[in-house]
Amino acid sequence: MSQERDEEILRRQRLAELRTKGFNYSNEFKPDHFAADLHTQFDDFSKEELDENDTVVTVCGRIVSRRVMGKASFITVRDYSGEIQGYLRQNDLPEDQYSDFSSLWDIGDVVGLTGKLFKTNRGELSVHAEHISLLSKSVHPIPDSYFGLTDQELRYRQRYVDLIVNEKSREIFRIRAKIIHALREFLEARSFIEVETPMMHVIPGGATAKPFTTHHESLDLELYMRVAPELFLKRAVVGGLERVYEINRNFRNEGLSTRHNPEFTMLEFYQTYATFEDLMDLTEEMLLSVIRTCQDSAVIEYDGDNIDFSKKMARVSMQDAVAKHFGVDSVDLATLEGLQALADQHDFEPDQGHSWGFFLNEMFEEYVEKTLVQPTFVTYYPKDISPLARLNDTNPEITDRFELFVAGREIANGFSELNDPEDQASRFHQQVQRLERGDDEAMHFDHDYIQALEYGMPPTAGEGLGVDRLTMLITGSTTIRDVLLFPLLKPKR
RNA sequence: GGGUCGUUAGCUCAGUCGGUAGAGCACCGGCCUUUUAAGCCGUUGGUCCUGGGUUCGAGCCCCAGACGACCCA
Repeated sequence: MSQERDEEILRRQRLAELRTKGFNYSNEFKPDHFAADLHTQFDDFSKEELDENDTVVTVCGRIVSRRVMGKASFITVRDYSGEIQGYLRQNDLPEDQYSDFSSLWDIGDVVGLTGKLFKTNRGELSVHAEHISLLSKSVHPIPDSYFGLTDQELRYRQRYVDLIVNEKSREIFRIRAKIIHALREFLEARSFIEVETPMMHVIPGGATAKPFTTHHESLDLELYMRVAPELFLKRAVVGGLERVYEINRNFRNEGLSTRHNPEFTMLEFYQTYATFEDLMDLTEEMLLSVIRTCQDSAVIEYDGDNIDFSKKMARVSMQDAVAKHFGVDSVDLATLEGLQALADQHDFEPDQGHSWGFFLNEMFEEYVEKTLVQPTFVTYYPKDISPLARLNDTNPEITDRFELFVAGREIANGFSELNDPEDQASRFHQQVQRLERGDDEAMHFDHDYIQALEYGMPPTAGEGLGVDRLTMLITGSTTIRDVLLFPLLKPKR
């Protein structure tokens, strides 16, 4: 019999005995203070002041550690806000409560205690318990509080244990919530309204990505989990919701990596009478504002780099970025032949279609992307890889589009929207040709979307921003799994 | 998909040349009524990821697999 079983059996026996004494996972207990509030309110009081004050409080939380000294004990109780120490003294507790505590309660149990605030000889604010209650029992031992839980796999598979043990994990999810809240505040302040659009699509669209499929039983209908909300948000814009945004999940049927989870959270927003350049300005402001709500400095330390969000961010066309990287004249890269010559010099072979746009993009992704550590807007994406973006007025091979790169990673993607229904229809046709050639990431033809554009969409710019990747940056996480509460893992066999 | 590394007590980790499986913490018992990773004393606890193989003998060597981490595509 292993110790794990032994300890679990012991705890189950204790639970059984507690039940015979009337314990029933009561739902009646009400705390009147959070731990952190007690510290802010009373940490500055002296031992004597507290003794005179006679402040009685009730707190609840999980016992995370215990120091037993015979007929008196200290316990550390942790709630949502922080930790507070409880002092349990046999003489000061009602009949049996202390013996129940010392023989039937365990580290990990959820308890409530009422008592007077005081300071120990060492100056720690504590609750001198007059009454204690067991509220919920942990029949599993919780991992060592000093060393924590470092086993990555266990941390993700049993996130609840990770959260119980590791303050760093709890902090990441608090920051994540702050980021999302800050994004909403920023957009609401600029008259954007939040909407929700379908997660299940009859026609997948809005991004070049392989969708998940599912099935509606009673309609006997094949459905796709959305890869992006884009086409629905723009239908809303056509309808007159001139500034809309959605923060929600997208689903993409691709592999797992430190940067990819099959479901991930995107912010998408659309603003009429704005251009992609306006959105770059807005993005700079928005990111700075979000970061400032999470930390004082506008500089983020990430993976050994200091990334400054307070400066005007660089803007460079994709063609110029590639040219600059190789130290060649950008004009030489304006043709497929020019790109081919450069690629040949570096033994680079593209694996996608051999049009100028694909070729340029592949060279950019291969060589340049990872070098963009400081925030950089890469602009004027080729038409071929931008089927929903408006063509540039002077060069029909490129679009009025940008992506923002930080720490070598794509954070945001925005463009002036293609609102010409005839142009959009021809772009869809090109996508369908790719589908027919077996590219399962290509888009489908969406007739209803074309019809929506035919009603006239105001000139609009829109953007998508990866909330998980932004959270990774701000929390210094190098893997997306650290910023997702429950990342997808292969089931353990 | 390819490569590298990892998987040993509940947790964090050692484990020499292939020769009976180790530590700290936790747990259990004893002492202890203001402790701070409380302390002191004494115990207990193992599918060494799984399955094969080599060997008199495998945590260690070989093969296959699972899961994870990192790098690459």
